[in-house]
Amino acid sequence: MKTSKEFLSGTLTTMILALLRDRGKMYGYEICQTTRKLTNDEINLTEGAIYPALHKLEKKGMIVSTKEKVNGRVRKYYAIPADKKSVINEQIEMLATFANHIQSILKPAK
Amino acid sequence: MKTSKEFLSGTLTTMILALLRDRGKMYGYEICQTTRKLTNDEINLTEGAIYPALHKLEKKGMIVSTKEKVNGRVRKYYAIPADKKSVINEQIEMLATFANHIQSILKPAK
DNA sequence: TTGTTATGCATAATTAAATTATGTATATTG
DNA sequence: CAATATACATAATTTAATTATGCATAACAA
Repeated sequence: MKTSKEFLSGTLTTMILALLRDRGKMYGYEICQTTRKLTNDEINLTEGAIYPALHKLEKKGMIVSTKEKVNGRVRKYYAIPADKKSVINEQIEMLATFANHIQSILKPAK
Repeated sequence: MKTSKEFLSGTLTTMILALLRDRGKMYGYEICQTTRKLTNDEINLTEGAIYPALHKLEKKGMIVSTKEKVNGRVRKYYAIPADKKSVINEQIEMLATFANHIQSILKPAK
């Protein structure tokens, strides 16, 4: 049985960036939980997907991290640096367009 | 620079099935061209992607092929067998839902 | 007539990206 | 005191796409 997980590939990093854009700063675990809530548990980001994705984005300079100790546990917050905002907005716009294209292909032909 | 190609992964086979559902039968090259037209050249399926995907779908029994000679060239038409239609409809519906989720995540938070 | 573009299929090698399976560690709840 | 939730991380495997070819015919242009 196909799960929505299988459609995730490629869109993951852009969705992370979209969440960070809207919410300012977030940590990995929070991104997973938020995505789950926003999609009624249909998109379930796993740790094996989210953390490597975050590390890769940071290496590319698209996000920056700061560590904070909250309730005895360390959280690693990520945020979008000012100089990347416009590039990231373009990228998000592209994924939105892509999602539109998917929708139009999936709709029964007129 | 990110291209829409990078968002394709995972959605490819379902989009192929959606096109076949609407148009009855299609051949590989035609699927590429049609997708290009439907998306204003933004989604450009390559042969390296489409043919392995079609072969895999056929091996799984999701589509069946018939060869026809048209204008001196052989075309391999693919179609959805009757007993797979409902499964495929479900799968298409799931991708549509997924695309909706993407859209809602990409939209700036309320 | 001959080179280029379009049509049409196919596959091998490489790269990219996710899944699955772990591992560590602390806090909370039963 | 055990189980669950929080929070990060990575290694091994699998999956799937990209890139690069290859073959072959038709149509068109120079």
